[in-house]
Amino acid sequence: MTLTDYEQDFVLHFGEMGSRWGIARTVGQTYAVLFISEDALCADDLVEALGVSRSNISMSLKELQAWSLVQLRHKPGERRDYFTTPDDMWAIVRILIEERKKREIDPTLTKLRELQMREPGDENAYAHARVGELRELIEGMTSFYDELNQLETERLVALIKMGSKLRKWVTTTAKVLPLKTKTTPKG
Amino acid sequence: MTLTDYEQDFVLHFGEMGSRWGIARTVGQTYAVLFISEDALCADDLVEALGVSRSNISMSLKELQAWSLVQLRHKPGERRDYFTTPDDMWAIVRILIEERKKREIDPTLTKLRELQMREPGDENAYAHARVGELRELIEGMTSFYDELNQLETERLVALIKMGSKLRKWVTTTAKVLPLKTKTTPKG
DNA sequence: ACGAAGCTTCAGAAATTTCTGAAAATACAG
DNA sequence: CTGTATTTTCAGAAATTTCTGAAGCTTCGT
Repeated sequence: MTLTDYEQDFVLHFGEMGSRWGIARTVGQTYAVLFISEDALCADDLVEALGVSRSNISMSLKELQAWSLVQLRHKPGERRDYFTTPDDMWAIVRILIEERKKREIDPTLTKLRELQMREPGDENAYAHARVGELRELIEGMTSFYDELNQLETERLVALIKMGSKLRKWVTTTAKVLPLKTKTTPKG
Repeated sequence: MTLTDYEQDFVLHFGEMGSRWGIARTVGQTYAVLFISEDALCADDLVEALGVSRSNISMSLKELQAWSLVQLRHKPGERRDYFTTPDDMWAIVRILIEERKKREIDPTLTKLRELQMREPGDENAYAHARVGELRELIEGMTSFYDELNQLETERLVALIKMGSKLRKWVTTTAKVLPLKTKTTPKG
């Protein structure tokens, strides 16, 4: 398992981006290697390809499995575990978005709802209103996401490829605007 | 500048979520305080409210300004800088998405395109194909995002509120599917 | 039951990120 | 120009995250 220069380049990029994506470098690199690898690989292949410790690979694979981003395979007659990435890219996209939503949105939504339940005194009137606005916004966006997420991949791809048609449709369909412009004076 | 319990709760949550959102704790807290504060605040207000160092606040504000998430204000006769958050929530959402795209997507897209330009030897045939798939996917999604982003806020809100109408429209409109199912054997 | 192959765990080492305090820059009034 | 109010910078301290090596599992063949 030696990577070509081309592969190296790809893999190192994923490692560097890792921190921006909220994953550890090795996790990103591990995923990258599996992603561009035609065959399933075992842990030792990854150790060799990336030059990191066995335990690091073990933990990285565990994390990737928890995210459903890699799948465990078994080769007949082989004792070790082999790993691949799902080959359907759209499945990967769905997983990534779902996972980010779970970690980055849902806890906040829960907290906002909890705050909304409380009886705010006069002191908190403004804060309470702001929390309400934010909650509504996030709720709107997540239900839109849920809508899209219910589309089968075929139709989702069709929608995404649709380009300006969507804009035209919205423009003609959404004529009546239930528009509430809140003015919140500041400073 | 003492925060009420209600406000504290909100602010601390934003601080904790900070790490998941790829921002430092103080940056998250600083934003949160400004977000729920009716009036513009100065740096010292924030120091007092959060109990962190002045320099930390200075750096956090700088970062938030770089992201266009807070705005500088001046009070007449006052010498210090005062800060607020934009009160249009949708502006905030647009900024956040744009900024994340810039940091998390664009560099990867650039790298993928660069890799696509190279002449891959036989060794890299599979990797090259995978890179191509990924690039196409990301390009498709970013142009879809660009579409949505061109909508004025009114229409965007209308679209988001449209619920199942969108799904119906896609289902009827996108009958002819230019479907290419790639089978990539593994393992 | 024993040993070899392979996987996981975890304490602490290494690396990275965040935060502070002191010093330096900037802006302004008199 | 001098002194004061304010913001910025930055070296290193503190905190956090990531990674390693050693030890300990688990599984399987003999």
